[in-house]
Amino acid sequence: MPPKINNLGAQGAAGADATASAAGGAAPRQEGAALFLPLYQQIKSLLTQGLEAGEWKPGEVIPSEMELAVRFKVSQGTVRKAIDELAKENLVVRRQGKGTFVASHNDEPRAGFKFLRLVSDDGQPIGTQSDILECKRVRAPADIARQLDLKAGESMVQLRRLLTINDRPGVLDEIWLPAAMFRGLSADKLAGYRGPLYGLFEKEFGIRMVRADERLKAVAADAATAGLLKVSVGDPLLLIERVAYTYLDRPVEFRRGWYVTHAHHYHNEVS
Amino acid sequence: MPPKINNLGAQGAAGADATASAAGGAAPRQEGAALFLPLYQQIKSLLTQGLEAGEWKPGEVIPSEMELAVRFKVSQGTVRKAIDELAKENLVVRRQGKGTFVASHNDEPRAGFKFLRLVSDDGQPIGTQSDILECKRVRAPADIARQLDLKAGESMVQLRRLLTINDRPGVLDEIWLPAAMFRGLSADKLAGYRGPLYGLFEKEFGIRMVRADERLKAVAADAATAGLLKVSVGDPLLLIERVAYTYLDRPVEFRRGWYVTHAHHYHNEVS
DNA sequence: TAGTGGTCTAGACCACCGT
DNA sequence: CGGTGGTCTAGACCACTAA
Repeated sequence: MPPKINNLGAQGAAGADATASAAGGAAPRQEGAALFLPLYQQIKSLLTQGLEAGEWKPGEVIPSEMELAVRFKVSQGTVRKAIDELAKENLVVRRQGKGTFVASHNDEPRAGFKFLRLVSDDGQPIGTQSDILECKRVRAPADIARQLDLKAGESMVQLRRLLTINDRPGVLDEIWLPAAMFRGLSADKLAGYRGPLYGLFEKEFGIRMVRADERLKAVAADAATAGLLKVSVGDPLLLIERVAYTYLDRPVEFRRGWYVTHAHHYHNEVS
Repeated sequence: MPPKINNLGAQGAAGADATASAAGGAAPRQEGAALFLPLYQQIKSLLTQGLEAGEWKPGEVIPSEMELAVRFKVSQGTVRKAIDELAKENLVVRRQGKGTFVASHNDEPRAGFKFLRLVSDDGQPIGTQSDILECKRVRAPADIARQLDLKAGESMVQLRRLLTINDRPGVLDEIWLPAAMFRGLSADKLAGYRGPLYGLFEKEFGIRMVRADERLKAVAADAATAGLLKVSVGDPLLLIERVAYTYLDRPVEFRRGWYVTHAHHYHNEVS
């Protein structure tokens, strides 16, 4: 009898033997190195790979907990714990009585701009409008390439965009994307598109932004920026640099934005 | 036979009958209004009340999952789920083999300043030093009173503090606290205290900060602030207003801080 | 060795959703 | 009505910690 291996195979489907420990108590941890992962973490990882591979697309249902339990040969509770974590990370949305759906930047009727933490000082909702100023191919600057795991000089698409908030200039964004992943991205495609860019990236390029790291500073407006944002040169602006990640923690976008914070602020909850 | 009530009593101890549904499947939801809460949410709420009442103090162990299960007359799994949530909210810290402990701003050896999201641009750790400039009694301004659920004019303690980061002025803070909750807070007590203020609040006043809301803006330095922070008048500063909460979402501190972001930035992860 | 949290299972009933 | 996620239980074994 071959030794029982706890770790699941890369495929959850038939074919390969994906049997997992099973039988009563918890799975025994593997002897040697730190090859061990709890079963539910392995399931979570397999599901994430499925999302990344496009097995289920944003807005679609994934199989029910029971189906997945059968496929992966574990109990429903274990699948449940895996999905719980995916739901907490906003990769997936649960809807009682209907199923579990792949999260999307498009589905929620209003919403959109889920990564935009800008709030009106008086608490009123903000109305946004996005205008693309420029869309061109460039070679990756060294610092940006490094943060996106690219080689300096690789081909990228650079956008410049003005966000208008409640009919006044609010944010000037410079956005870098790897050209290889965004073939066909052009000013035409961007023009006349409504809603958040991340919704377009999802629909047109199959790339879903899942998470982002942001670095905030206060800076003085230079002449060019001041002109576009209709503020005075030297006025304080909130500078936000963002690296956005898809599934599997792959960085795919660098963004540098200048925010006017006269009547708005960046909101954050810390704990 | 009296109707079985699902909701737990306010006391988990003996005396009052704290029996919960039990018996096989899930608890039946209550008829009438929206009086229903899942059992584990009720347990979570009872535990939070215990924390707030000081039944277990920061750094101490809380009873084991089995003990709590017996006390509340539910299964260990239900207690577990309640504690899971408390752990995710950093109210409590689990340590395998030892027990579950009340989170504290003091315990972790180094750490401290857990709410300070300031990071050096080059990624190096920052060394901080806190100097109290002023400590006086004031009447609550209307806007601050409103955010702390106080009446305007109530007695408060106001601190002014300079945070030095890597031997250069980094942050100027103005802090307001309800005098009623911080009796005896004086410049003397603050002088010579090392470590984060929230550690002192915890130790001296039994008030643990659990969560905070922050609002960020970019502003220009005025003369007084510029002088203390050793920057030029008009230089851009990151302004952060914070409302900090204890257990049960009770707001207890208002803070307004001006941050120098020449060599540092505010870091945030958004998802 | 005993006690604690960590993982896993199996099976139950519930509330919600669509047909 | 059947299917889906949501809650709850009971009991098992595991890994870690301290006496």
